Amino acid sequence: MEKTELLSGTLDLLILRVLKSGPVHGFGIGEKIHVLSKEILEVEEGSLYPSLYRMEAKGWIKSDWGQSEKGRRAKIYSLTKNGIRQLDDERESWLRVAFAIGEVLKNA
Amino acid sequence: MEKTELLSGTLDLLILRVLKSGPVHGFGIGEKIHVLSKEILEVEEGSLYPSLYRMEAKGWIKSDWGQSEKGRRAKIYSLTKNGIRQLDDERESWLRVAFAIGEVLKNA
DNA sequence: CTTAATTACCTAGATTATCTAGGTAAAATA
DNA sequence: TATTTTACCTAGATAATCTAGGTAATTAAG
Repeated sequence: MEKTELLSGTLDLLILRVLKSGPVHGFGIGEKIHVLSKEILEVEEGSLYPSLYRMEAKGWIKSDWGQSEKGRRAKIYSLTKNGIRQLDDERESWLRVAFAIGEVLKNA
Repeated sequence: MEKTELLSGTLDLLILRVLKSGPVHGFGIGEKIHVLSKEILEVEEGSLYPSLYRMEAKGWIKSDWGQSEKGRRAKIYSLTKNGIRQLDDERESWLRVAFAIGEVLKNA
C-alpha cells in the first residue's frame, strides 16, 4: 500500500473544485478529495481547516452551520462568485504548469 | 505576457531531469528548465542554489569546478547513481499525483 | 576607455503552505 | 459502559521557495 500524498500549492484548487459540485462541510471535503483522487490524495485536517479559513477570508468561499449527510453538526462551505473565478484561474494555472513540467520530463 | 511560475515540490525533479541529459552548471540548469518548459517555468537563483546543495548533500548529484559553454568559470553538476534512482522515484510520484489531481478536476 | 550588461555563484532572512500532534464534543457502535 | 467515528479546531514545527541583496569576471556598448 503506497503512501498517500499531496502536492504543495494545489490544495486550494482541489477544495474549490469539490465545492463547485455543491456545498460540502469541511470534513466531507477531505473525504471527497480522497475518493475522487482514487485514494491517491490525502488531505490532513491540519492543512484542510487552515486552508478553508484563508479562502473564506479572501471571499472565495463562505460557510454556514448546518448538518452533514450523516446528520451531524457541521460547517457547510460553498463557493462564492469570486471563488468560481479563482477556481478557473487556478485550474488554468495548474494546466499550464503541469504541461510545462511534462515538457521538461519528456523522454526522461 | 503571463507570469512564469513554479510548482512547489517539483524543483528537485526538474533539476534531476535536466542533469539526466548530461552535466550542466547551476546557472545553466535554470536556463534549461526555462527553455524546455516553453518559457513557462522560471527558477529563481535563490531557490536553485539551495536546492543543488541539498541534493548534493543527499548524494543525488555531485559537482566539479569547470567551465560553462560560454567559457566562464562554473560549477558543473552531474547525476549520481542514487540521483538516477531518486529521479525515477520522483517522476513516478509526480505522475501519480498529477493523475490524481486530474481526476479531481475532471468535469470542473 | 569607461560604463553597463551579462554570466555565474552565493546567502541571510522572510514568507508561506503543509504537517504533526495534540485537543474538544457529540453521536453511534460494541 | 467504553470505544470508535464524525467533525471541528489550533499552536508550533518543518521545509521549500522567494526576496533582495551581495561578489567577481567577462563582454558589449557608448
